[in-house]
Amino acid sequence: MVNTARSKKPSAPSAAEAPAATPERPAGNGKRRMQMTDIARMAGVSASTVSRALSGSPLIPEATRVRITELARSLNYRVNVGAANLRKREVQTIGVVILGDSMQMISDPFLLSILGSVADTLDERGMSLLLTRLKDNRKHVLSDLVESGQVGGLIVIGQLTLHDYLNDLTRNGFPMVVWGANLPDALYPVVGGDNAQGGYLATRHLIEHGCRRIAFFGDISHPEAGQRYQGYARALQEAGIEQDPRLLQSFLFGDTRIRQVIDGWLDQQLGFDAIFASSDVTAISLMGSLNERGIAIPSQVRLVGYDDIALAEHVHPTLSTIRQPTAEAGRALVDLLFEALAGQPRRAIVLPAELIRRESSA
Amino acid sequence: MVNTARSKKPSAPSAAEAPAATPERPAGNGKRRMQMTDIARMAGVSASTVSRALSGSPLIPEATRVRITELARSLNYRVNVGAANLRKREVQTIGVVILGDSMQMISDPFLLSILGSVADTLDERGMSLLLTRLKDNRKHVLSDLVESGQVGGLIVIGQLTLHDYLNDLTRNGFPMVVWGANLPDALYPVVGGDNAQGGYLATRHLIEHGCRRIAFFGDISHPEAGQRYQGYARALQEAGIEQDPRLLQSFLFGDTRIRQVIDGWLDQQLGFDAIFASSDVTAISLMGSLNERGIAIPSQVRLVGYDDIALAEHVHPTLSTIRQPTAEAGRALVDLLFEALAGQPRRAIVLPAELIRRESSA
DNA sequence: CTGAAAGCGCTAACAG
DNA sequence: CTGTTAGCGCTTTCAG
Repeated sequence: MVNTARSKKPSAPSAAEAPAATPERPAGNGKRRMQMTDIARMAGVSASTVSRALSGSPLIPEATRVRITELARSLNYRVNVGAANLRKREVQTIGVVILGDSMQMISDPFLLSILGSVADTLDERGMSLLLTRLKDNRKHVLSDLVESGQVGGLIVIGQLTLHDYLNDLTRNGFPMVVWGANLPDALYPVVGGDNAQGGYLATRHLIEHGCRRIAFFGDISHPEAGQRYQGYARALQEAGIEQDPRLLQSFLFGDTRIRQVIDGWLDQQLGFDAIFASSDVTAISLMGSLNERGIAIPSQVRLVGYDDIALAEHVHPTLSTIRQPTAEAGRALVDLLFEALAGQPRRAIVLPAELIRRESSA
Repeated sequence: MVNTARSKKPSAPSAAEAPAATPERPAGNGKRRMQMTDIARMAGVSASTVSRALSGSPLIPEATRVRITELARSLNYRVNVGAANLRKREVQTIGVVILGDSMQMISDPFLLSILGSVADTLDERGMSLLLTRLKDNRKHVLSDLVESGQVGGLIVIGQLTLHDYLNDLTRNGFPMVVWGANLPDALYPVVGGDNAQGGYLATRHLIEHGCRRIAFFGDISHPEAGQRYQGYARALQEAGIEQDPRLLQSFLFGDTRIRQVIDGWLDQQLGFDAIFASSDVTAISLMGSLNERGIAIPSQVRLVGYDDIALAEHVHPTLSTIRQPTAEAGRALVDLLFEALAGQPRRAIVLPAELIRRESSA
């Protein structure tokens, strides 16, 4: 598709530019890409020596190593990682697969934080990141990426309905780690927040502020939200508050039916004095709907979100939420994947949930 | 680093699982990864035939092609793309580089939309996406990615201070396309929104609603914001409104000095009746600060953002903004990159800006 | 310490 | 239509 032997681009006749200095490439570059034998010839050594020098082999004396390294970088030469990998039978690339929840790629800034954190961690360890979005029914893409040798392992973000499939893959020694809920029967390495604890903290916090009728917004068929709901339920139970099934709302960010819920509140059909939303975007969306109908936060309805996205402290009122440590998340995911690749036994990491108290629940 | 010859993972002794069906991998897989010669032997043909069959060569009769294809997929075999690429001297991977503006990877959902759109487009064309975040001074990473043969070309998101460097690269035939402002002296192919038009539309819209003192929030040292500012200035000029330099504020999303500006408004030190913010996250952040001080939107201050992120229509009041067509953006970026790779002359694509009228400016 | 030689897994001439 | 052969650019024994 994309030819590696770079064709010299005919400069657009429109822009008459002074040819200026060419800092990144030696002048007179023509057809073929520089390769190791070229460096070898110019340095008067064999390709083996160049290879060893560039990879910092202790066999090569300091002086030669420096000389060759300098030469290489002055010519802007880099080892062809594809060829090197083929020979070494390894890959420097990890695949990150984002399960396409539904609409656009990622509607939630929180996922982006995780992605950024994974990207940084992989970068630190000298690995590359191949990003793939997984649509509904194309789950075979997961094994394709590994079987085709494109990546050495996979970081799967979001487990959704794939839980059983992920278990199957793991039984076959598939190199993978998952961000999501730590389900009791999971066989795959998994990293996730302490959703049950997060749900519990948020709900207890609301109860402590005198709330008795606390609505839960989240799709509990999604494992993470389900665990948050369990924490919610436990907090209610501990406080001796009976659950009202009408207070469980599965509508999420962007769902127009949120309006109907708010209308129900106004009609007194559905009384509630607090909302715990399973994501900050949903919470902010709810804030909009409540504001629109003149329902005051926190005086009439208290609100707690989840994730602590950057925007949470910039809306008004500032949004109380459960923080998930995204920087640690990336590190944990990469750590566990490397453990799996090294054949170490499966492990799960549950990251702590922290309640961030802000105005929306004060 | 990551060995391709997958080690059979010792099953964790903790979880005693029924061995269940192994859908993705044939039973008894052991040491070596399946390769083309294996398929060839099992099919009783040569590797060449397998290669041709799997790549859909017209030389191979339908029957054989089907037989080999079936066999391959029943064994869950995939062609090793690294080896194939080495032989074919091409790459199936495009690098996407996100310039790390400052703090976290991407604080802005808008960039994510672009990334998603690029990912989808590349996927449609059978290419992979290698994601890299570029920190401050490590610009050599750009050429490394290409010179090392990891990617066939680069999509650079955000140009920032790299404009001159990007021009230098382009002079040397570097395969690259940029998302950003279409600067007059740019030599690289570039895709971007019509920032001047967007700034103009937003400002004129505010003027039409009777606003005379319109503040601009954005860092005009950033080329895109700079062009939006020019559109803003033109609209003011056309309306015969004199610019007030105090109304140009470079504070962005998350900057605590935004508060000071609002305080200045309250003190009557700084009078303004509208704000045009160069991103929706900044606008939403401003909304929070204004609300906090009891300044009503839109009655006291009208507000228009930029980008039309998903949240914009879910805040209260709903946020007027300038929409940038992100789905087209991804397609345009990939198109232009492929053109550059094919040696076609440099082209720039400017995507239309559309005013979305919502409550914040009504 | 260094070079020659072999070969990673695949594809593309070139002959049949 | 198919097989044989060579070799993509690199690393690594194995001899010196």
